Amino acid sequence: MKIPSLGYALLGLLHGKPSSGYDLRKIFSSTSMRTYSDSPGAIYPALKRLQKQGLIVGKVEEGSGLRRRQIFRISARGIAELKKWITAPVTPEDVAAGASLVMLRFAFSETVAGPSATLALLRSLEAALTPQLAALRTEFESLKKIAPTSGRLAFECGLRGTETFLHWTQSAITTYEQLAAKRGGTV
Amino acid sequence: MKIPSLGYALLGLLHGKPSSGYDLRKIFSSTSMRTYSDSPGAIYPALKRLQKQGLIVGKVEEGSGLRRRQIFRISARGIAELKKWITAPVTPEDVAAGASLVMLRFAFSETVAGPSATLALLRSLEAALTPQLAALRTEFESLKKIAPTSGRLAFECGLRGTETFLHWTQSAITTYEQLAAKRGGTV
DNA sequence: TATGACATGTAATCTGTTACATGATTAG
DNA sequence: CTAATCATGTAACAGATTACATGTCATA
Repeated sequence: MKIPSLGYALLGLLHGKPSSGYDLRKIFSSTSMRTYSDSPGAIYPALKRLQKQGLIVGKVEEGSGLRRRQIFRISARGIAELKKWITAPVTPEDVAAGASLVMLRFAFSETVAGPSATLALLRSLEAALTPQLAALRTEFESLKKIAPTSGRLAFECGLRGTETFLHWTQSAITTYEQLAAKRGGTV
Repeated sequence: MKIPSLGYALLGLLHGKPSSGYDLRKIFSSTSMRTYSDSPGAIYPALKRLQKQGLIVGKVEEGSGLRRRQIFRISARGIAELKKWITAPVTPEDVAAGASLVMLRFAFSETVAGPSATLALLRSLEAALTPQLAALRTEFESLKKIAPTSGRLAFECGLRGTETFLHWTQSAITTYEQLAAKRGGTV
């Protein structure tokens, strides 16, 4: 069972709230999830695929007149698939591909898999990010001598972005550890 | 004439140095340009398309035995197309789509279009990035109250990344302004 | 002489983009 | 009544992924 990133985005949103295709399109076009296409040609076929895979269930609303409006909700299998995706360890490939997919997993992790799974995800991310950053620094050292100014600066941009990402990860870990301590303390 | 991002990456690399498909694949797989696929199923068809569009020219090497090895070099039209792409103003959509495409343009800008075009690109980037960051901050303020911890932190990650990107842009502008002053001073 | 790196390509499949099409409901 | 918005979809096309296929050259 292979699911493209749009599929996971839809599953995560439907886990939060059952919605129609139109609702989901509005979320993509109006919020910071603009990275995902809001075109009907992407979303409706994607929903159809997820339904065929048994990960979501659609039900046509009947109450409000003749207006056909189909509300989708996530199924038990869909939740299981989503949880599996979120709790998988973060690989070097994941971080090399950029932050966005990992952040999508993280954004859903607390409500789908709970705070302890979220903390595990963050620790896995830190473990993947640390050697990546070291490798980038090494590559930068050897590049510094030969590349033109713009090439060197472009690399530095990626380097700074990765540093920021790692710092964010560490501060998020601290946040979740404090939350865990508080929960532990009140038991 | 529409060219996908892989096409521009290939054009930029060929502008730097005439290369075979295999050479280009090695660059993608071994350097920090891993974001682009190194699969033959992507690169060879892309090269064929660029050649059909008259943007690159391929010539089969004859010197070294029977080993067929085709070297591609960029054509005058290809250089014009590349320059047009690099020097176009940075739109809000460009920055919303993420840093990678803009950075690809920047990485090639100095050798393809010269230092003054590079500085113009950076200023255009700063102009697009500044309102985008303000919009993200506004959205964050309204999100802070309602979202769960993980959703809030995920948004904050994007925010910090954009801040870092803007800071980098400003420091790069300074670098190029100093270069320009030095060149101007020695004339 | 067999293995692995060099070098190029094709075919099936999947997904997303673009553009179009349909019809219901609401506001002016 | 008509225009805009709500709501859903389809069809043609482009591009990437994956897997396969082919053959050369160097070296152990």
